[in-house]
Amino acid sequence: MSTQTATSRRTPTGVKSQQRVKDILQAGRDVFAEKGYDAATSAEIAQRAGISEATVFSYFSGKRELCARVIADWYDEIIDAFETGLPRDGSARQQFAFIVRTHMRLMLMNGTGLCALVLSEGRTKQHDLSDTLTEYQRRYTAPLMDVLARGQTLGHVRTDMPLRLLRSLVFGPMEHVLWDATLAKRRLSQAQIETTANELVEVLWAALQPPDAKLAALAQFRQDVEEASRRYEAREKPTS
Amino acid sequence: MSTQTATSRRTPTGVKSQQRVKDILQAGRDVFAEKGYDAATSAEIAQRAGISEATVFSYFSGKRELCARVIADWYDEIIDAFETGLPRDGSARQQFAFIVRTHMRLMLMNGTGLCALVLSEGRTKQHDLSDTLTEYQRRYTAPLMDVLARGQTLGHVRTDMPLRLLRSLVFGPMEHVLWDATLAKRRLSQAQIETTANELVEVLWAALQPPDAKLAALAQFRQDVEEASRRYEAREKPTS
Amino acid sequence: MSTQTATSRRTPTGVKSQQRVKDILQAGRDVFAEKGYDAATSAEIAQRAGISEATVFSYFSGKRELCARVIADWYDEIIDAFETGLPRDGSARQQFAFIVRTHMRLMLMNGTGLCALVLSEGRTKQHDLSDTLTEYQRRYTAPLMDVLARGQTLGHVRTDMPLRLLRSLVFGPMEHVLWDATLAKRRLSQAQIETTANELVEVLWAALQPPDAKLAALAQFRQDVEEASRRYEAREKPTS
Amino acid sequence: MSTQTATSRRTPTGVKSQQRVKDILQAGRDVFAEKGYDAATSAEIAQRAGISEATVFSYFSGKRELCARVIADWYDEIIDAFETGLPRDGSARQQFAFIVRTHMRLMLMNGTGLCALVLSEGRTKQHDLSDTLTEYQRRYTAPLMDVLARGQTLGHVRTDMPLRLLRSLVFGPMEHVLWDATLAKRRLSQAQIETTANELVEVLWAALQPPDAKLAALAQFRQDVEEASRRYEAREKPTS
DNA sequence: CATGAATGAGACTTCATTCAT
DNA sequence: AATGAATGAAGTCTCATTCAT
Repeated sequence: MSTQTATSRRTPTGVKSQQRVKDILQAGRDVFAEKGYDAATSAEIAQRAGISEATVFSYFSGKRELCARVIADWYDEIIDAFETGLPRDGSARQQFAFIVRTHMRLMLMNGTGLCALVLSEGRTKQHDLSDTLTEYQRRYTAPLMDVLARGQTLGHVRTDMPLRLLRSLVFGPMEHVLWDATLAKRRLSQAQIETTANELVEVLWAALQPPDAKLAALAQFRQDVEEASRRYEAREKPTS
Repeated sequence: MSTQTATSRRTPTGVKSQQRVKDILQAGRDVFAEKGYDAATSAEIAQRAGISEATVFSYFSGKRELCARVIADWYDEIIDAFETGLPRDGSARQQFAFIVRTHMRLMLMNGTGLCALVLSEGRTKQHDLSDTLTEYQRRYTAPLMDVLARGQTLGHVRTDMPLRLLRSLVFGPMEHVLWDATLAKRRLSQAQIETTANELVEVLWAALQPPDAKLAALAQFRQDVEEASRRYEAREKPTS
Repeated sequence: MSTQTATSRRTPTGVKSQQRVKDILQAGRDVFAEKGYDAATSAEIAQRAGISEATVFSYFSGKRELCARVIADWYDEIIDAFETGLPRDGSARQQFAFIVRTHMRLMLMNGTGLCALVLSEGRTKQHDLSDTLTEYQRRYTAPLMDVLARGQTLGHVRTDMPLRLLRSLVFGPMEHVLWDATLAKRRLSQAQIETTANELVEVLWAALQPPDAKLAALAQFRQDVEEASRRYEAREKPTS
Repeated sequence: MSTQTATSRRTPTGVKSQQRVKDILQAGRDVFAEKGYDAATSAEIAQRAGISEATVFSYFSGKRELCARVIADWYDEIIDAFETGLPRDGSARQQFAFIVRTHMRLMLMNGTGLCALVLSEGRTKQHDLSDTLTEYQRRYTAPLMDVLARGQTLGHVRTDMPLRLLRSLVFGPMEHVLWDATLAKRRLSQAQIETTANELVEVLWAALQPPDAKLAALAQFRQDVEEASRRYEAREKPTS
C-alpha cells in the first residue's frame, strides 16, 4: 500500500533492507511524534533504530523525505483501515459512524504526537513534502467524501452546502477534539474515545442531514392531512 | 490590552521606540506566519523591520518572547474584537453568528499563516511560551463558551453533549476551513469569507440546537391527529 | 596621587566631573571585583554609577582603561598607605611588620574580589593595561624592597639569596593566604587577619634573617670550646 | 588518570580518535594558557588543532568542559609526578625538596601561561568547572601536606603555626616566583629553575623548622659554659 | 554634556549531511 | 552495506562602542 517515493543515491533493496527501512520509519515515527519535525534530530532517530546516522541517509535522502514517508505511512494505515473495514452494505449513517470512529481511534492510537505531526508539520511547512502528501490527503478524505456524496444523491445529506464545507464540518471537530486532548495532555481512555466518537457521530450526522429530514416526513404528513382536508371540503361544499 | 513581559537588559522605552516595537512585531508576525517558529530567523525579522539583529534583541529578550508577543497581540486583537463588538442584547443566535463571522474574518485578515502559527506553534510544542498563552486561549474561547452556556440555560442549546465537545464542534470546522484555504493557497475573497461564515453559522447553529425544536411542534400535530384517529376508531368499532 | 592617564576624546574637566569620575571608578571597582574583568559589563557599571553607558565612555576611553584605572587607584591607595604610615624610625623588623600587616589589611578591606582582580586580571591579561601598571607594581613593592635592602646592608637580612626571591618569599605567602580565603569564601574577621598577619611576620622575618646570624656565632663558640677541649685532652693523656 | 566526564552527543571513541583528543587538548592548553579562559575562542583552538570548530564540539561538550579537561590533565601530570617520584624513604627534607623542585619544573614546562590559567581561571571564577577541580586541588597539595604533617609529628616542622599557613608559606613563594617570571616574560633556563628551586628549598625548609631547635641547644651550651666561667672567676679572684 | 538608541563583530553551539574506510 | 568521523552552514544572542539629538 505504501508508495515508493524518491530514495537516496543507493537505496539497498535486499531482504534485510526492508526490515531496516521499517526500523527507521518506526524510529522516525516515534521521534517525530515526540518532538515534532524541527526538534527531532537524525541522531536520535538513528540511535533508536539502532543504526548509525549515516545509514539513515543511505535509505532516505534526507530528514524531510523521512518525515514525509512517516506521514505517508501513517496515512496508508488509516486509508487502509478505511478501505478495508468500511461496511459497504451499511447505511450511510453506519458508514459515516465507522469513518468517524476509526479516525478517532487511529489518531490516538500512536500517541497524540503523531496526530500533531500530521496536523502541523504535514500541513504548514514548506511544502516540499506537502506536494507528495497532497494525494494522500485526498485519498484519506475520499471515503468520507464518497459517503457524503452518495448521501446527497440519496437525499440523506443536505445539498445546500458545498461538499468542502461539509468535509470541514466533519474533520474539523474530530481534529479539534484530538488537539484538545493533546494539549491538555489528557490521555484519553479507550472508553472515552468511543464515547466521544459516538457523540460526534450523533451531532455531526444530525448536522449533515437535510435541514428537515424527520421534519420533512412530518411536514409531508401534515401536508397530506391538510390536502385531504381541503379535498374533503371541496366535495362537501361543491356548490359554494 | 497587551501585556508587558520581561524584556531585555536595555529595552528602549522612548516615544519613537513604540513605533520600533510595532515594526518588529509586524515583521515578526510576517516571518513567523510565513515560516513557522523554527524556520523563522531573527536575521530575517530584523531585515524586514529594517533594523539590525541586535536591535531586535534589545527590544525583545529573545526569539521566543518575540513570538509570544506576536501571538499574544493577535489574541488581543481577536479578543478585543469579541469583547467590543459582541451584540450584548442580541439573541443567542445573533451572538453566535457574530462570533463565527468575526473569527473567520480576523483569522484570514493577517494572512492565513498567522492562523497556522497560532494553531501550530502556539499549541503543540512544549514551548515555554505556551505557558503565557494558556490564559489567552481561555479568554479567546470565553465568548463562545458564554453564549453556549447561556444558550443551554435558556433551552436554545442542547444539553445532551459536554460543553467541551460543543466547543470543538464550533472551532473545529472554522479552523479546518481556514487550513483548507491555507493549504490550497486559495486566497479567500471578502465575499467568500462572508458566505462561508454564514453557511457555518447556519449549519452549526442547527447542530447546536436541542435535537427537536420545530420537530416537536409537528410531532405534536402528528400525535394529535393520531390520537383523534384512535378515538374515532374507538367509537366506530366499540364492540370489537 | 592618582595619575591622569590616557582619556577619551572629550574628557570633561569641570568640578562635578571629578565626582562623576569617582562614581564611575567606584562602580567599576565594585563590579570588576564582583565579577572579574570579562564578566563585568559596561552596562552594569553605568547602572551602578547611576549614569548612562555612553557617559562612561565619555570619561574613559574603554572598558580596559577603566579597569586599568580601577587597579591603578587601588595601587595608589596601598602605596599611599605604605608611604604615609611606614614607621621611618622603627627597626627593620617593625617596618617589615607594618608592611605585611598593612598589605593584608588593605587587600581584604575592599572585598577579596578586588584582590583577585589585581592578582589575576592585573597580571595575566593582554598586557595592554599591564604596561601602565608595571610602574605601579614597582612602586608597590618598593617599600618592602627598601626594607629588605637596608636590612641586608645592616646585616639583618640574609644576602645569600637574590632580592627578587626574597620578595617572592614575602608577597607569595601573603597572596596565597588571601586567595585561600577568597576561594573558600571564608570571610576573614579583622581579628583573624591580624593574627594571620602576625604569624606571617614572625615566620617570614625569621626566614629572612641570615641563616645563622646568632647560630653561626654560637656554633663557632661551641666549635672553639670543643677544639680547646680536644687539645687539652691531647695534652692530658699523651700516652693514650 | 584522567577522568572521562560528560561528553557531547557523539563523542568518537575510535583508536585514532584518541590522538584527536590529545591534539585538541594540546591546542586548548596552548590557547587557554596564552589568552585565558574568556579570551580563548573555540575557533582558534580548532584552528590550532587543525580541525573544524564543529569537531571540537564533537569531542568535548563545550568550551568549559574542554578547559576543565585541560586543567585536570595538567593536575594529573603534576599529581602523577608527585606520587610516582616521591622518595618515600628519604628524609623529610629530601621529600620536601623533591616536591618543590618537581613543582617548579612542571609549572614552567608547559609555558607559564598554563600556570596562570590554573591559578586564575581554575580558582577565582564561579566557573562550574571549579567544582570538578576542587578534588584535584586537594590531591595536588596532598603530598606537601603529608610531608609537613609527618614533619610536625617527628619534630622537624614547627607546630606553632596552622598547617594552612605553612602550606601558603610554601606554595605562595613558588607561585609568585613563577608569576614573576611570567610577567617579566623572562624565560627561565633549566639551570635557573634548578637554582631557584634549590634556593627556595633552603629558605623555606629553614622557615618551616621549629624556631629554635639547634639554636636552643647551642644557646644552652653557651649559657652553661659562660656560667661555669663566671663561677670560676668568682672563685679565682674573690677579692677583686 | 548626557544619553537613548543602534549596531558590528563575533562567540558558542547545533545538525543535517557527506565520505573514506 | 554500514559507519565513524568530520564539517559547512547557520542560528541565537551578547556587548563594547558610537552618534545624533
